[in-house]
Amino acid sequence: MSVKLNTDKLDLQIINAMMNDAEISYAELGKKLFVSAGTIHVRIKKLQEMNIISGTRMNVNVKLLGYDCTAFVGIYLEKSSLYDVVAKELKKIPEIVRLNYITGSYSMFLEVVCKDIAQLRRVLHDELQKIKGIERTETFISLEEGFSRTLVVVDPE
Amino acid sequence: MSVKLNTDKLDLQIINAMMNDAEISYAELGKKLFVSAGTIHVRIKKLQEMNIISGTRMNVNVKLLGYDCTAFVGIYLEKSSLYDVVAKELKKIPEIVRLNYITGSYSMFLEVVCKDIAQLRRVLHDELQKIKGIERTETFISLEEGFSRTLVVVDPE
DNA sequence: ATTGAAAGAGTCTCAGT
DNA sequence: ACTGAGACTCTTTCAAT
Repeated sequence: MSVKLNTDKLDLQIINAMMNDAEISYAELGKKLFVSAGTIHVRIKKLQEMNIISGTRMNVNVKLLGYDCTAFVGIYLEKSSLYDVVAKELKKIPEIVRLNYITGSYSMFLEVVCKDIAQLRRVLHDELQKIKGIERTETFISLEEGFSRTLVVVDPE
Repeated sequence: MSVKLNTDKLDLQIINAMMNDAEISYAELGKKLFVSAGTIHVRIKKLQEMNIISGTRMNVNVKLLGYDCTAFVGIYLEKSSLYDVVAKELKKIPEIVRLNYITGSYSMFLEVVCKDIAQLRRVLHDELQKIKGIERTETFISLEEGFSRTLVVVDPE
């Protein structure tokens, strides 16, 4: 069950705004949403206490820092019971920025960010294949990112 | 080529810190990195001008708002030349938060965030299959997110 | 719950080094 | 290029509604 029942339209408007730009001031956001800065403040405090929102992150263009190579990796495990022990090993590899357990052909699915193909090869061959329990992997190199955006959260219909 | 040559160790330390927590004050970050708040400020301004960093986003736990269903979707296109027209249609579907062009079996790869399986079915069946040029799709539903983290950017070795 | 104003904290600018 | 201090803006608190 969700805590959605305790959030109203104003909360969702604040969330959608701050999800895309957390630098907007309470005064400016309040003006947009026709309430005072104080109201924005108490709502944000409430949403933080409900763990719906938590901190902010700076957007970084890692491409400009030389990280030009994103790949997705599907993992076949020898046994499903090896999930946790393999996940623990994968977490040690800094180039892996995300791990999901999924349905379908693969047991696990990774997102990997590297500087170049050479580094990706090192991660796949030297690091991944070394982990006990991984049967084989399938790699999809991202040629280009079409788009990436935040979800727009809406009320239940 | 990257603009990496114009960034030093201090820049990277600032980036790594603010990528994870953009709310830290310049004074506090300066203390950690043994420089003044003013220096943090000019470095951040420089990084913004270089387009390496750009704005901040609030972290939102969309699960608590009822968005409990993440899926990855591989797309087979009838012809590769249909990339752009199909991408344009996909961008109109708000549940699709990310699109990548990739190597391998699929032409495109999507990340979709929905409230439940019923909404995912609607997106896949009613929206996706309706788009001209999509031959077929393959869906991987995320059962659980193992982890998700920001990349740690480092100097060239 | 929301407001408006005062107190506190952070950002931004700039002259000096 | 970095620092420290002053000006400015934003967050936070709170009494009143």
